[in-house]
Amino acid sequence: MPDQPRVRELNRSRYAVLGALTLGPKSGYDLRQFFSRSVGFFWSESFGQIYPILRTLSAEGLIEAEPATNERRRPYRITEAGRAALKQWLEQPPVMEVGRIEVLLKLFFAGEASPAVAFDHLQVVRNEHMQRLERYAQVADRLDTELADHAQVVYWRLTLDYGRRTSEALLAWCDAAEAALREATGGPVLR
Amino acid sequence: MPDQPRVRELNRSRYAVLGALTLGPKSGYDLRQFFSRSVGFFWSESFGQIYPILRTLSAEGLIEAEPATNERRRPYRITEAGRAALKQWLEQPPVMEVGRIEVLLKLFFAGEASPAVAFDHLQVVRNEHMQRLERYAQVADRLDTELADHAQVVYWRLTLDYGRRTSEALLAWCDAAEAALREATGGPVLR
DNA sequence: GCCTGCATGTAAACGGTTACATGATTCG
DNA sequence: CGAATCATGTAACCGTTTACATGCAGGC
Repeated sequence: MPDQPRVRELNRSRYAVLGALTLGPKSGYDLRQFFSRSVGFFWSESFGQIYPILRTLSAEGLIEAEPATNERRRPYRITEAGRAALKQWLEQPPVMEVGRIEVLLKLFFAGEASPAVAFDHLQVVRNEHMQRLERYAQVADRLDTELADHAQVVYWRLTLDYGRRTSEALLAWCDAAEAALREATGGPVLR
Repeated sequence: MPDQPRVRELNRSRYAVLGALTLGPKSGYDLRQFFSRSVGFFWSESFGQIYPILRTLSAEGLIEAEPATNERRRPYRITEAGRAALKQWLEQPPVMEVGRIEVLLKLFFAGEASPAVAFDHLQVVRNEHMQRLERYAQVADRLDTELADHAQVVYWRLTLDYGRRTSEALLAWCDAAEAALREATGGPVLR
């Protein structure tokens, strides 16, 4: 039996890069900005990943360097083979991993600390999601105006809505959680 | 300036183990079960982490091996120093990292695949969260009955509610997303 | 006595971030 | 000219999962 052909093939970062390049040629720097700006709320990549990936994808013929420009950035463009590889990955069912949520770990054991600690942590969550909702609103604006005619905008709105709905649900959760804690610890906490 | 004292100190797995041991002595095997059963929906640890951590925590005096029993499991108990270390960690503000959500990455670029792919992925999400809601309901039952008198139950309910609310929000999102896709791709998709 | 499952443990591989190195360009 | 910033790139480190190794207990 010859060499058991690795079943793995996770490498999601490779496909994240390929996907980003379907929106037009990008340099490593451009990619970093794309990941921190456009899809930052559900995906991120660091330089330490991006540049090596660009090199290997290029070696595999899935992307290729743009003809030299006089700019400092050196952009890559996705090839037909790259599009095919991306498409094949997109078609695989998504892996639904359970993320680690540090704040829940701290709340689960919050009885070991003083009661005010739980309230503080809830406040952090509230602030975080209020900020996220602000950003989502800004992005929604752009989707409705300058990007409204783009063929893929339906999908982008969809991912944005995922973020919006979870943040709203978690703000409601903060309210309920604080109420429950006030109930349990007796009266509002003064600090 | 002498030797810049490492600011890091993440090591959340250590504190997850310490926290678990506040609920009573546990062996490595017990811990694994605790992580996959009780807090599995927001935290997990593998054997590869647990056993080395038990060794180092023990060496640091934060936990200690239980006096020998004739059982096969070798449980550890948290020490006072361990409780203090845990408390100190619990009091630090939680790190609100943005998790990577693979299914959103696939949906964001779903325009590169055929339209039916997005519907399939949404179905996976729906199934996942329906299952989670079932599990949450079971756990809620136990919290209201056999565990109802435990001092920390208020915190446990709180974390459970986090899961329940997000799953409900995401089921609603699935509905909305499918409606939007039917709209955009014209009529329901038959497959 | 042998097989299956329980329980502990370790090594290797992996994916990712962080920190650092380097040069080029722009601006005061 | 010097400083700050842009852009590419690499090396080290870290946390985590996976796979494997080992031994013991209980049941056929």
